[in-house]
Amino acid sequence: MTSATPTPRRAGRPPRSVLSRDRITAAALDLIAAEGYEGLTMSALARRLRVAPSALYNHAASKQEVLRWVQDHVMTMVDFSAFAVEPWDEAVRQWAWSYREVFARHAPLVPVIAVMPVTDAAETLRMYEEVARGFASAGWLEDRIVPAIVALESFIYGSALDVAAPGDIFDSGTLADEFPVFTSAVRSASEAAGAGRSADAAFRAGLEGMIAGLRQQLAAGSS
Amino acid sequence: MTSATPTPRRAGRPPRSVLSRDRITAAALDLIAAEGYEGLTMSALARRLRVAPSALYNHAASKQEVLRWVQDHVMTMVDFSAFAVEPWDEAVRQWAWSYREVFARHAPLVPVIAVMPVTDAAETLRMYEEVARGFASAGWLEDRIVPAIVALESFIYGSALDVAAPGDIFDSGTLADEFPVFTSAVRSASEAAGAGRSADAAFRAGLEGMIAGLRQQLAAGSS
DNA sequence: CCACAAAATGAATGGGATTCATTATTGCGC
DNA sequence: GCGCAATAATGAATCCCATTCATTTTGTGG
Repeated sequence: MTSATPTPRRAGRPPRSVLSRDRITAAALDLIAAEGYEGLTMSALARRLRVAPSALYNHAASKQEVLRWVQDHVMTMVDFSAFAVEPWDEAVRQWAWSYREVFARHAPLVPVIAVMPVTDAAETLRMYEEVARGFASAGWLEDRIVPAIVALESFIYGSALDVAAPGDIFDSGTLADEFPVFTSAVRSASEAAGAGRSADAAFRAGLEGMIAGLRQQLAAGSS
Repeated sequence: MTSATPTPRRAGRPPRSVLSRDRITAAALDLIAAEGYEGLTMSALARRLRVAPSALYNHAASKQEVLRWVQDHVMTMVDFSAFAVEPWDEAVRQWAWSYREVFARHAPLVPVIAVMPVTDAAETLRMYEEVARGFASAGWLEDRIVPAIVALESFIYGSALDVAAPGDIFDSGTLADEFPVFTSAVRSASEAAGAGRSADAAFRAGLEGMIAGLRQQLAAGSS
């Protein structure tokens, strides 16, 4: 019978490789799900993989690189299937909501993405390809596609951070009297939002605005 | 005559207080200007203030709190004066460009802001008050003002991160062949952008779209 | 079959934020 | 004026984290 607590691995290259990009990425995602991003340390990751921390550096050059792998994997959770079947407006709408939802749960990745070159982030590229295809089919001029996508993404990333914010972020506290117009607007908005996340109202307003505004640009460009 | 290298301060409370929120904030901004955000450590900050690192903790509960002070100060660099004199569209346009420009130079603050309650961030509240006032004058319904501002801000924050990104972020490298539509769109956009920052084209597209789209909502709401 | 690359261990290293015991000074309540 | 708590410094220590290095072992291409 096999021992319940297996003898610790001796130093030296193991017969069959223990680590790989995929296994590290999967373990990182597990860890994030269990402990959040504060819990994602190289030590904790190594522990979960039953490996010494230094072993990770035979596969990843840095923690940043691990984060990039995680980011690319998280991108697969974004649903962009609507671009194949829905009209442009509706496809953008569904994609954007899904995109924001996913990164709201992975807010700490947002600053990582912003700086991350897309090179060898295959899943991320897969999404961009499909989205760009959807824009082209809808009649967008080629040189306007990327700016439009980047604009939408910027809004989505900012909104994902917003979801992570505490609900009472606009509570002006003791200074309320000095800022009556804003204070009143905040109260009014939170009453209107009711039970729903107030971040949703802002996202809806901005997204519908941007879709409408971009559609105008589409029409203007193709005339 | 006074010594060129003053004798180091002895332990114990000094005759006149050396530190204060304002002095710490100013030193942090100096440090950031000189060394960037990587250089902003509690040790470096203390060194610049000629003080032991632990002294900082008599004034700030944490580095996060120092960052919040910096954030509130940086907000004073955003120009929102247009709301007092320009029509709504133009005021939003000028404010948004200024806002993005400022936070592009302070990108590491963006994730801080997102989580930061506005309570006792007086400068930040001052800006919100004026912006909300501008929206109200333009005829916005009270409960739509905050969502609209949040939507614009989300876009601005995302765009500020985008400015910090490397120019060749969309270089798909060896995978280019697999993603022809996107690759071609990237090339086309970068040619169209020419010398200007390509982030500017995206920001312009998104901002003009959002202004146009929000204006529609304004009209619909007030009918 | 051998040399070298790859992949593990375990023991540093260095740098960060933060805490704590200690000390000196101020400003208050009497 | 005096004593005493609060304030605001020092310097040493703590803990955590990412990363590096010497060492060991195993797989593999020539």
